[in-house]
Amino acid sequence: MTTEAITNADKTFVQIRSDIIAGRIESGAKLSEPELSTKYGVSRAVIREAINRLAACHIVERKANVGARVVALSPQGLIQLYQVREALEGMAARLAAENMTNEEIAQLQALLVSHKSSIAGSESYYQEAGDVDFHYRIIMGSKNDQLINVLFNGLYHLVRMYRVQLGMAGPRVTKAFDEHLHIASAIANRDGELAEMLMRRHIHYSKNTIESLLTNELDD
Amino acid sequence: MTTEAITNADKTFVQIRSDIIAGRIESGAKLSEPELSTKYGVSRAVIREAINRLAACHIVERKANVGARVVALSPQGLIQLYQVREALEGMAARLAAENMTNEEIAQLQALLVSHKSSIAGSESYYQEAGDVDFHYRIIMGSKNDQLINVLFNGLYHLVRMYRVQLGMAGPRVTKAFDEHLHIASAIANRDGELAEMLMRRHIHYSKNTIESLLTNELDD
DNA sequence: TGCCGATATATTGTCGACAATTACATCAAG
DNA sequence: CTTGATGTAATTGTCGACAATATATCGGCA
Repeated sequence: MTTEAITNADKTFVQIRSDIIAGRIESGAKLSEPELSTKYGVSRAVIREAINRLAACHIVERKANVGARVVALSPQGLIQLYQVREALEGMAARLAAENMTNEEIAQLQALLVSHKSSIAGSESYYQEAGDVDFHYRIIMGSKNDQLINVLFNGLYHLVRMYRVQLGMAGPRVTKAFDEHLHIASAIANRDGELAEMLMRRHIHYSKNTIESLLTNELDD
Repeated sequence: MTTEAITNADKTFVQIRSDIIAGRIESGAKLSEPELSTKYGVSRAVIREAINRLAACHIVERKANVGARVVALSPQGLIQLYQVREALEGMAARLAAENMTNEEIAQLQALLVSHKSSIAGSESYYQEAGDVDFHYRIIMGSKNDQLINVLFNGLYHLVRMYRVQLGMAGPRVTKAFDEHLHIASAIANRDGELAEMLMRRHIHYSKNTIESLLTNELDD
């Protein structure tokens, strides 16, 4: 998915997005165009273009004649994100069971085999790349362009931002892996209904885990 | 919802979007910045800003150093849109049953009463404004910001564009109205599960109607 | 005649400056 | 001391010009 940034605005967009997701630009902060212009060493037009794309991803919000602010993170906002993911990725799993080619399914299962060995070794690998890779392939396998656009150009970076900044790096490793296995199996059997249900539960469990993490955190 | 356009780029964005949806700028056409600049009587910077927002809505697609084109309409694309709507608005109906206030529910039912009389009189009213208004209230009633954003800033204008240009103005009037009644009733009973199922079927029926319309059209 | 490369043209990307609007600070009145 | 108005400063919106890239045209060569 290496969306290579051709133009200057592209690079700046990716850079600012990365800074926001990592928390180097904190949630709720104002994005001053002159300031960013000097900071990243590009013109204001480039900054504006980048901010526009960030707004398109719902990572920042713009108000006319006022400026752009990074979206405010709230536990409730993360819950809402996961609700939408549940509906959308559930559908993606069902469509993937119907539309993926046999070859793509074989590759999906091969991916899981490689994850299994990764888990046995250093567990850290699986968390980030592996998880998104699995979900990525299923979403692409749905062959529904609208769905793909909404999830990748919209929700996924927001999810990452929440997870990084609210500090929920990696629970549920082996359990999540088992769930991945079952989903892939349902897809291989072309059982869309089951695939959807399993995917919805998979994300629902993640949501519950996060919810309990958040409430525990509030108790501290 | 009347997002009044304050800045110049806002107005131009709304204007171009309207021209695209109505088909005055035809699907697949290239959006030349100098050309639009003279056509709408504004600077190129304003046009670029407008095009960026159109891209954010997925109404146009931009390629670096090449330009923007209006998305190509395909029957299959419309089907994909309705699939996503089914998942998303189904969820919205469930959340609305949980989260709408009693007052909002009363207003929703009042809206349907007024629609009933409108149908008896001139049927034309119901098609556009009435339908979107009903769905609009339910989506807002979900109280899920992510969902609201995706549907309104993303999918709804695309749906309108498809419906206008593929010429499916108004079938299913009275039947759709009955379905609306049942959905509202389920929401009033706080039965989220039923509301979701009814909404999904409601949109699914619309999709099927459109599908058969399209295939018949191909047979001509 | 058909294909390939070089030039020319047009379009997009980027820049700095100006205009319009908003936010802030200062000061006066209650 | 709080509140309101006013003027200044800073930020965003808009513009026209220049640079970089892609497309089209034309000529040369197999």
